[in-house]
Amino acid sequence: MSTSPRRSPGRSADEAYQEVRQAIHSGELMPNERLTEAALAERLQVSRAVVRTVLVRLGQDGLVVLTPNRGAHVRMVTEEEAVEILQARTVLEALTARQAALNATAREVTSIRRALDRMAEKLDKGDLLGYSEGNAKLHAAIIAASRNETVARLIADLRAHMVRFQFRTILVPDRPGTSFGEHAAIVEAIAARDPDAAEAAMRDHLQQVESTLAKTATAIKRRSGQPNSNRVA
Amino acid sequence: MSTSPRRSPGRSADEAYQEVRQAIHSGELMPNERLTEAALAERLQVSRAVVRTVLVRLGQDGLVVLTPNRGAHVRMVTEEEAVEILQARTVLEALTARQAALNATAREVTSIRRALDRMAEKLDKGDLLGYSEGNAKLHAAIIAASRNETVARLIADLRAHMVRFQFRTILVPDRPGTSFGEHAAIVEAIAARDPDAAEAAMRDHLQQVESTLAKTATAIKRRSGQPNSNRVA
DNA sequence: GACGTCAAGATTATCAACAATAATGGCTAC
DNA sequence: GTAGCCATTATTGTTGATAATCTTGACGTC
Repeated sequence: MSTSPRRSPGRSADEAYQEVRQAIHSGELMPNERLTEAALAERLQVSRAVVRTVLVRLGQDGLVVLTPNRGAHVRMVTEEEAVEILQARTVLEALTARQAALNATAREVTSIRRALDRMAEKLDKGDLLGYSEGNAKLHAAIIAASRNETVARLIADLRAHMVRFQFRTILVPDRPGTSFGEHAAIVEAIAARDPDAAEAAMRDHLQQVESTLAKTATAIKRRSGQPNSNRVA
Repeated sequence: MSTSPRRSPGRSADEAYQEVRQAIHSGELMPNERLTEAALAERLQVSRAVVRTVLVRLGQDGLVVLTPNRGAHVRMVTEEEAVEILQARTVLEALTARQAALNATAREVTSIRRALDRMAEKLDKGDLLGYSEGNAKLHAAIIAASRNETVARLIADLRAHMVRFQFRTILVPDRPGTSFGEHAAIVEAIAARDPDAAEAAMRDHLQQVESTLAKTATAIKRRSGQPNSNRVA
C-alpha cells in the first residue's frame, strides 16, 4: 500500500509512460495502432493531461508518431529502417566490446563468462527462447562492463525500436549454433583484454545478424508480395 | 503574412520548441540555468501549456532535466560525458564515411570535394570560425551521402549535447592544420570508393579530436581547480 | 452512379482557474 | 548570534471547460 489507496491503481505520470512503453515493446500495442487520448486515459486510469505528456514523450523518442490535430499512432518501423538501426547498433556495440576489454573488472569478466555458459545450456536443451534471453543478458553484461553510460543509453533506445524483429533472426535454421560461436569469440577476446579482437568479434557477430535479417526480409517480401504483413511466420 | 496576424509573434508549439533548442545551442540559455514556465511563456509569447510540452520534449532528448515539483534547468554535460559522446560519434561517423564511400553519387562526391576546398580557403585566410563552419558542412555532406537517416539522426542528437565544447578543439595551436590533413584523407578515400579507408580515416580524425578534447579538459582542470567554470578561455 | 457539399459527431488543442508543493525571509527562543 | 519554526510568496501540477479541427455519413446535383 505504498501507492495512493484511493480509486483504482491510478498510476503516476512516469509509471504511465513506462506502462505504454512496455505495451509497445510486448506487442500489446501493435504498429500503426491508433492511440486516442480518451481510450488511453481509461486504460491507464489517469487524466487526459498525463496521457498527453506520455504521448509527447513517446513521440520524442520515436516510438509513436504524433500528427497535429489527428492524434497518435504506434510507429511502424520498416525493414529498411531496421537494417539501419542494426548497422548503428553494430558499431556502437563493437565500441562497448572494445571498452569492456579495456575496463572490465575481474568480477565483470566472470559474470560475462557465466552468461555465455547459460547460453550454452539453453542451446543444448533446444530452448530457443531461453537462448534469446541469455543472448540479451550477455550483451547487457558487456555493455555494463564498458562503463559508457552514453553509449548504453543509445543502444537501449535503438533496441526499443527493433521489437518487431527481435525473434526473426533466431528462428532461421542453424543460426543459433553459429551465433553461439560468435559470442564465444567476443567473450574470449574480452577476457584476453584484447580490445581490437573484441571489437572485431562483436562487429562480425552483428553483421551476421544484419545479413540474416536482410535475407529473411527479402524472403518474406518475395513470399507475400504485399509489404504489409507484420506477423511472424 | 503567412503566420497568424493577430497579437505579437505568437509562435506555434513546434516553433517554440525549436526556438528553445536553438537558444540552448547558441548558449543564450546556459547550462544549469533555471527555466521557469512563466518566464519562458513570456519570452516565447505562448501559453504555459505549450511551454510545458516544450520542456517535456527537451527533457526527453536530454537537453534539460526536469525535477518533479521543482521545475526544469538546462542540462550541464560534464567533460567525461563529452568524451563518451565523442566516442559514440566517432564510430557512428566512421560508419557514415564507409557508407558514403559505397553510396555517394558522383554529384555528392563533387559537393564533398567542394566543401573540403572551402575549408582550405578559410584555413589559408586564418579564418578559424569559417573553418569550423566548413568543417561542419563537410561532415554534413558526408552524412547525407551515406543515405542512412537513422544514423544521421543519432549524430545530430549527439551533436546537440556538445555545444559547450564545440570550439574548444579548434582553438588549440596547430590543430586546424593537422585537422585539414585528416579531412583530406577522408575525402580522398570516399572519392576512391574505398569504404575501409574512409572508415579508418574518419575514425582517426575523430579520435584526434577526442584526445585533444581530453587534453584540454585536464589542462583546464589543472589550471582552475574548480570543475565548475564553463567559460571558454 | 459518382462527385461534391454540408451537417453531426468525435477527437485533439488551448486556456484559465484552482490545488499542491517547494523556496524564501522574518521572527522567536535559546 | 544562531538555529529552528512559521507564514508568505513563487512555482509547478491538475482539472475541467471551451475552442478548433478532423472524420463520417447523408443528401442533393450532375
